[in-house]
Amino acid sequence: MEDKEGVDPASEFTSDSSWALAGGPDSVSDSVNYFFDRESNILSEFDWNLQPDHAEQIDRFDELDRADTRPYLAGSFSGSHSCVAAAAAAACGSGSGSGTASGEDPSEKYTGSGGKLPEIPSKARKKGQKRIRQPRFAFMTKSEVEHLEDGYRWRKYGQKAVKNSPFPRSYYRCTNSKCTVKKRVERSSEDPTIVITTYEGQHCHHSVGFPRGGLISHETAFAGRFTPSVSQFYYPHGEIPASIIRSQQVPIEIVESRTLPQTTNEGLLGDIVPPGIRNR
DNA sequence: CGGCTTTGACCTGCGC
DNA sequence: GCGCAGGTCAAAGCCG
Repeated sequence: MEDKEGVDPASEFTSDSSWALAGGPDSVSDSVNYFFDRESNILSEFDWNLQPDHAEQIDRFDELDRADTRPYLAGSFSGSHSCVAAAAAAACGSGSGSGTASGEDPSEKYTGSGGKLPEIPSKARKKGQKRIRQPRFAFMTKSEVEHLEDGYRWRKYGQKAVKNSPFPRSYYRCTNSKCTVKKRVERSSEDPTIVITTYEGQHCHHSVGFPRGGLISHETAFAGRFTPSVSQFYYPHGEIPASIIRSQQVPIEIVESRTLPQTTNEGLLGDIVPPGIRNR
């Protein structure tokens, strides 16, 4: 209840919420355009460079939407944290409001099963008011630990058992009082080594830096960076072929975590930074 | 003591 | 309308 008052500078992206599928089931190209035009913000937010010529491979977004599955795009994490897939979603919005929902497209169904409008406390929200989800951005990471370091501080506010999955889903919220970003973390029921992280919203502040690796800039806060050498396909939950997973040996530098506490990565894993980026 | 996690209850939307 | 499942709240407890 503490993050509701924040004014999100990115609220201009509000119009279409949820997954980057605003184009709707019948407009694959639109989805792609949407992805690269509007989502560039959230992508850049995480410093993910998607090349337009790879956009064609994102066609499956469309199917995923219809299948009510979360789209994932193969990413480029490697090392102990091998991001195997990721997805982009619409940009931020403390949108709330009703007007912005005009777009109300199929993607809206992702608001699906329950959940409250993030920025509008249930008590304050008018009854019957359509809830609009914040844009979400998900990726799958092959990791031993669930909570991956991304440069921001998170507070866990809930945990829920997920149907058909032995692993619970954890809910986190950015500790910055003005930031409404949330994220969900869960393990794939089909491959327990895969952690599915879903970001919702866009940070309105700079990262605080990796607690174990020194301060980092906002631009490098999120290590994930797509490179042309990495296959970029979307996969619904748990559908990532093992071959794809194994192939994610992209050149991501692993920063020694020797001096870092062992809590997060059990002392085994290093922080992942994009090539060329070191601790500063 | 403040910040965080845990956890049961509650709320909400969706499908049948 | 009802039941289910996801999402959130908030009190209680833990920890540094």
